Amino acid sequence: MMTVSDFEQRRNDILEAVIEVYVTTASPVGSELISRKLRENLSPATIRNIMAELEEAGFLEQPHTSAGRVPTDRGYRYYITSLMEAMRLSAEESGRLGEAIQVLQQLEAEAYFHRVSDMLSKLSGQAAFVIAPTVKHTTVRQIELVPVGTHRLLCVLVGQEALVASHMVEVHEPLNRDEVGAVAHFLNAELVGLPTQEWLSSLERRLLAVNDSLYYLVKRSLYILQVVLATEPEERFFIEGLFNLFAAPEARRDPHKVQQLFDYLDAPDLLRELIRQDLAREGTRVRIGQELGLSGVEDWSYVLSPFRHHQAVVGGIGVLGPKRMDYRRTRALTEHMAQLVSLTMARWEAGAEA
Amino acid sequence: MMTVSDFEQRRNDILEAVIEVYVTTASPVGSELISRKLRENLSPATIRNIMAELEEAGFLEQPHTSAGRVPTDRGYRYYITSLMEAMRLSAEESGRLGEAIQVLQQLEAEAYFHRVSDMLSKLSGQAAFVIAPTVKHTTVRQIELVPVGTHRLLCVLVGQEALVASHMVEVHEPLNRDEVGAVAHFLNAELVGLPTQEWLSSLERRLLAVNDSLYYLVKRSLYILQVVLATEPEERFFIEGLFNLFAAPEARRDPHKVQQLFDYLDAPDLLRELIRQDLAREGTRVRIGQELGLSGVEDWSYVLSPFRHHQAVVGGIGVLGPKRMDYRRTRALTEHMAQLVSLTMARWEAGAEA
DNA sequence: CATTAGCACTCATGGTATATGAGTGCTAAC
DNA sequence: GTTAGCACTCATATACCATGAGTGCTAATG
Repeated sequence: MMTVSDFEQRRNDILEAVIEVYVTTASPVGSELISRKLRENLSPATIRNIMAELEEAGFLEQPHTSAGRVPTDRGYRYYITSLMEAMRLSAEESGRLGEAIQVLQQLEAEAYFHRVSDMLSKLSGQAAFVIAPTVKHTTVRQIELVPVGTHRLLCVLVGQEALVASHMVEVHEPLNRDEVGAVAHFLNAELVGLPTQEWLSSLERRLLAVNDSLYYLVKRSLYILQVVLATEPEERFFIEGLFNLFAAPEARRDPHKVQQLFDYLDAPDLLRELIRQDLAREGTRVRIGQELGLSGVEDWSYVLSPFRHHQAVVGGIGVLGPKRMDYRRTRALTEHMAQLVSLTMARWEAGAEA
Repeated sequence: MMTVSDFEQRRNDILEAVIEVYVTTASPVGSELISRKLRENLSPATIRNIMAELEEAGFLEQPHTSAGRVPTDRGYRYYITSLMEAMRLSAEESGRLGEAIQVLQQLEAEAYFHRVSDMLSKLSGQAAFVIAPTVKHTTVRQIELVPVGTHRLLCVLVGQEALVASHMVEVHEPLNRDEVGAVAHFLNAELVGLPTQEWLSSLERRLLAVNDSLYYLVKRSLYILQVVLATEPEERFFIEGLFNLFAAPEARRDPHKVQQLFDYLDAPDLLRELIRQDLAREGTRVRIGQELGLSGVEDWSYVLSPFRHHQAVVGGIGVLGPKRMDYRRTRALTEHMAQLVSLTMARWEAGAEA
């Protein structure tokens, strides 16, 4: 006699087994394989009955009558939210990752995030991305102006953590060395410690006090900052290991699918916007196939973990790959990396030594 | 009666026609197609005779007996060096490119080169790369040190043109603000205008004069520069549009070939080293298939044009794609872009306004 | 004597028919 | 409730053949 929960339990075990096998073989899974894989000594016939139920319930489907079963998006969803238990990385692996990050965090932010996404891409064997904050989200420590030729200035903003932005500004009227020095001094005195969002309004307010003796300085400063802030993006998007996406068997069968994904990645307001929104929610987020809400990329998924600084979410790191991916390992990796990045943020603030 | 040169001429015309057709169709070219394409009213039979000669001579080959002909590496080589006449971009197109560059050259160097290779990649429909100089190859205009936390310094080097390098340096003993200022002042006074290659030896020489009152400064400066110069690469390698390489029919047939190419691109000392060497020679250089000298990438080619500053070659820009590529257009594009980049170098130096 | 029409020949490609077998659902026995 | 047995389905593989694009050779042509 079986209890209801035994019943449930077995359905779950079988769904889990199907998914895990499918993820590695990439071809529909039959009842016999599962029968052998599960140690419960159930005959293929029994498995078939349960698989039929799972299909009824919308967790599995058959490509055609005489084929094995393949998980549906709903199947993956249920697996991920209810079945899949967290995976811990081996002490050995997590040690290696920690050391690698240790080395990387000596770089400045851009190089760091670049290498971090490269690292996650290699670990997961998929494409990996990072959404990172820019100086716009911090208060700036220092502003440097370096004249380059007669009509150009390099403006370097050094923010909190290891964030740096450098932008060229073309000025219509040439500046001599003293003027540049004066502008730089003014900018630092006036703006350091102030959130970048308030910079322009603060300077504009000063500009209204027309008889300010610094009118000229303010005006030039304002122009420079307008250019710099317009050029600097809201956040940086790094993505590495894109060509891993061609390696999946499903991509080989139809390379056009990869192309479509690439098209979405190029546009900043579709996939990236979705990722940005998912960041707002707490915790790791998995988007599977249709859940991306974009037509043409139903065969892809991503796993995304936010990283934090002072509790607040400041960015995210994730893996992008075929829907048929090893979510267990991918989530473990992504979360672990996100945690390491969070640690880096703290370390950067402390300015500590290794 | 035909003269010998008529004879030669016709062979050349046919080789050229075969290559041009093959490049667009990607399938072996038969005699009838050529007969119709050439306006000389030669029958397919005659064409066949000449094609047989061309095969004899090693310029063409047949995949199998009953197929048309395909150019060999030698065929391409002869076509490129002796047959192919230079192509001029249309005034309209070259105008567009000029305007686009105009906009880009307002960026600082890294962003500029990045966008330039992106541009060439889109124009050519292939992958495009840039080898760009770094601050190591210029004299530095200014050196900035910004303390970040207690144990870290951001060191920004602003070189000639729009070259910028910023690197984090971890210092074991904390520096207070005054010390940082002193070091920065010392560095600027001592090193600006001096080629970076001489920096370390110059400082080391000073260090030997032990009773120098600035001993402490020199020592700290030396350490900082050692880290910065070790971190800064000799040159930057940008490559964009890699996924275009999957689009070629030959790549679809065997995606493994693309993988092999990627492997070579990852290693800095094989393909990139070859490109670096090719830069040393004057003028545009084309490497076809086996000429790359690397096994596994016989189906790929690149076209590379150096760009100059004050006559000297300071970098290069190129296109990487399947051996079966439109060399005529690719070379025209690459050379044109190289010229535009050379102009940018001059413009940057002048520091001029748009 | 270069050119070309004619023709037999080759061989990759594509289509059709058939065989195979993995996997299924159902039924009846355990 | 489980499962052995079995008929059934259908994608895939294999064999076979027809097609036709393209060839090289030969002999006729101007």
